[in-house]
Amino acid sequence: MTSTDHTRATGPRNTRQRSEIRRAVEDLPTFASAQEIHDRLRHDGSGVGLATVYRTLQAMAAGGELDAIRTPDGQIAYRICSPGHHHHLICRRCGRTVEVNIPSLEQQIRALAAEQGFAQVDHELEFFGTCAACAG
Amino acid sequence: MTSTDHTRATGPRNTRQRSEIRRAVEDLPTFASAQEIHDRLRHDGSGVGLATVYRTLQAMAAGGELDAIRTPDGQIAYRICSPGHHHHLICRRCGRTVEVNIPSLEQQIRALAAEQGFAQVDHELEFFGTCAACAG
DNA sequence: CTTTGTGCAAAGGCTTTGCATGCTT
DNA sequence: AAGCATGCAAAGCCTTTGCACAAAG
Repeated sequence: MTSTDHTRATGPRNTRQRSEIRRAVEDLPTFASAQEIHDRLRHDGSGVGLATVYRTLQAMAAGGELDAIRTPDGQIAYRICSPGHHHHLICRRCGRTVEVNIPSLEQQIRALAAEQGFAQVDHELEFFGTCAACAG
Repeated sequence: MTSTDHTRATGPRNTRQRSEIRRAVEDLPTFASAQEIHDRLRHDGSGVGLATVYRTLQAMAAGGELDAIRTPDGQIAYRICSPGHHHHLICRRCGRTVEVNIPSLEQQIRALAAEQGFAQVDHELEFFGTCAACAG
């Protein structure tokens, strides 16, 4: 090669849409679906397209910037979370979310996997309930 | 009321389709989606309709006759399981399934719910991995 | 200038539903 | 005879994809 080096990993480009989506996600009070996030953006005057929201959220989740969960009715919901592995306790009514760590579970899973001869065991565990405020 | 008593709960009717679906489900080697079960039935000569399969599986799951899980890609899969609460360790490749009990988890969930003031906390936990046979 | 991101609309996949007909009870 | 179950096709929903255009590096 002669002059320019095109081999470096550059990461995603900084577009207006990406910034807007990131900000929207940072402002999220609870887990929200791509469509809900899109609605918020539109409501706030952004002209970002739905497909872009889907693509960007997907990319951010893949990059670990975002947590993605599957709600009981099958939608994917996103939210910014603390780093590291954890689970969520989510209020079905208001969406209030508590992050939960269950170290003993992780241990048991490793034991279980070994015992059964399974490898690359993924687990996804979320809790859905009704919080005190909403039950009251 | 004068003569006939129509207040008794009678349960679902005994139709040919329902029997066929039940038998198909009993023969399932692994969790299978409504469409897969429908395919099997058609393949075995049954003319049962897809909508009926969906409706029947849904009803059976609601009635506790069947376990329903949501696969990582969002489909619903059904299978006959042992009674009582348990989870599954499922091979992504071949579908081999191991039933798993994690009593300590159930305890922790109760504790967690109490501690956070949440009620009616549901949890759904399934494990997806690669079994020894498929990894080999 | 090259490459990636965006928008729009169309397509896709799974699931549900409306309605007329058939079968159970 | 009365009412739930079935079939078919259409509709629904969420999500992904194709393609032309705009923007970033």
